[in-house]
Amino acid sequence: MSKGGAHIDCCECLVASRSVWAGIDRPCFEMLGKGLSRREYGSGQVVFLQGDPNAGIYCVRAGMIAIRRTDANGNSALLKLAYPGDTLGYRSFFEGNEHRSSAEAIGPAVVCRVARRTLLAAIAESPALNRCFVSRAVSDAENAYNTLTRQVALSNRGRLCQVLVDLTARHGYRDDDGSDLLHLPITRRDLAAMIGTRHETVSRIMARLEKEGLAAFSGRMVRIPRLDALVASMEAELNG
Amino acid sequence: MSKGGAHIDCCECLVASRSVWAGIDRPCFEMLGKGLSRREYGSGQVVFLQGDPNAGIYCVRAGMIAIRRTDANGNSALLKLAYPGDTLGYRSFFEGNEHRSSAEAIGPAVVCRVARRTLLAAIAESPALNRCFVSRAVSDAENAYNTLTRQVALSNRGRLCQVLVDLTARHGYRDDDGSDLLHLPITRRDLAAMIGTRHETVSRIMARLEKEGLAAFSGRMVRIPRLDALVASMEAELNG
DNA sequence: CGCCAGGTTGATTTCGCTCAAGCAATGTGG
DNA sequence: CCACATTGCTTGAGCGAAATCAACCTGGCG
Repeated sequence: MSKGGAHIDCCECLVASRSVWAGIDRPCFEMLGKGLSRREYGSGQVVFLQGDPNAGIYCVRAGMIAIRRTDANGNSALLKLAYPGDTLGYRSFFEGNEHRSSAEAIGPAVVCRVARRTLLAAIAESPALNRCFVSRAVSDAENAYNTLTRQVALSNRGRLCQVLVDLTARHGYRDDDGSDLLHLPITRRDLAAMIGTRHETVSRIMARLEKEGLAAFSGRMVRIPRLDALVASMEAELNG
Repeated sequence: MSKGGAHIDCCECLVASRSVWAGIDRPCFEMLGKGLSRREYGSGQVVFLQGDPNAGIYCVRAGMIAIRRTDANGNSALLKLAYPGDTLGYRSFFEGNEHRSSAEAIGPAVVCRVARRTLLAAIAESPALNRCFVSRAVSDAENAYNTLTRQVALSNRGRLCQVLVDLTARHGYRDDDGSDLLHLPITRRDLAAMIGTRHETVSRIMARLEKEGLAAFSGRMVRIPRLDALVASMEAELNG
């Protein structure tokens, strides 16, 4: 748990190249480095909580972070999973209010934080940085609308298929026989929270998919014999 | 249907003050004015179609614009309603790809368009403009996530209540007896498309709300005796 | 006048939520 | 090392919500 001391250099951070910071210049990086602190998180540890005041923005360096939103009652939805290079907390930073969602490490993770003041100063000086945030915010909004659309258009079954396909894109690997293998990075409860249903329903849908031969589940391991078949079955839902 | 000729001045446009353009300086406005065209639309006319290449961004001057997304099959979801001052098409502008949704006038409307080249030039010169787009994109993403959360947490009934409350905030007015009156700006089919259900279900939910005394429907007119009761009934859903 | 889009209503079935029980793996305190 | 709690997962029964299919009404409009 090493609080960032004198010098952490974003230039040398591999993930920076695919983060919101990609494309900004060296002096700007120097500046950011001064307000930077880095922390390691254990599984389940909280990076920030919904309702906390914004203390800057966070950049995932390693591991996985779950972004959750909890409503008045305590029902929580898993809005998205953040991976190395992703930036967190920038929305409440720009809107100047408290965090609207919580961030929690799934497994060990490393996250850097750029202090609020530092970032404000850096933005004032670097138009490029501003442009970075525009595209970041735009693609985030795009993402949210995509999720929203499929939430509206698909049944629970279809949504689970979609999530499986997405997870395969990131976590899957090819088996010798040509099927895709996937180690689920999250519990079934969280899968349920992603598609807005109960974990029991997820279980049942999995059983159904298995019966249909579209996927086989064994603990956290998933075998998808033909990914295209899974996609097709999902799209079939749209066409009646 | 007057194509914008020599000079349309954004400075004199009342809606500009509450649009994404608020806070930019005069020279920048001048610049934008050169690439500006204005058009009037009749009810149902299309501003741009999903799949069209991006030709710039649009600013609603008068009327209402529906933003729809249509999936492979033709099922369309109504993502949001845009009002004067709202900016459209900026996402595909910044991501450099085709429009991901369609914009269609609901009733007569006037929309200005800033040509792609002009905007690119203006952005290069004005950091302030960049900042405007950051906050625009951020609040748009925020909005999408809010909608998403309530889509997950609420039943169809709850979602319809929420939409009614939202519409009342914008279109409602107080009756002498203290109840809120609302003229629905959209068809029941579109209401259904907003909450992700069928128009029959909307009809039935309305009947139910009427029976419960929470709202009275007569054609497009809605009378809500006690708005707080409607809100309460919606929130009750979250708590069990 | 007939057509059509928008709306309502009914009958039937499918889906998914709720409550509940049970199982396996893991951890924990005595 | 065992008894016990906890967590993650599965499965069943019952029920309510909503999708689907379909009939029918209404007002506007050619």
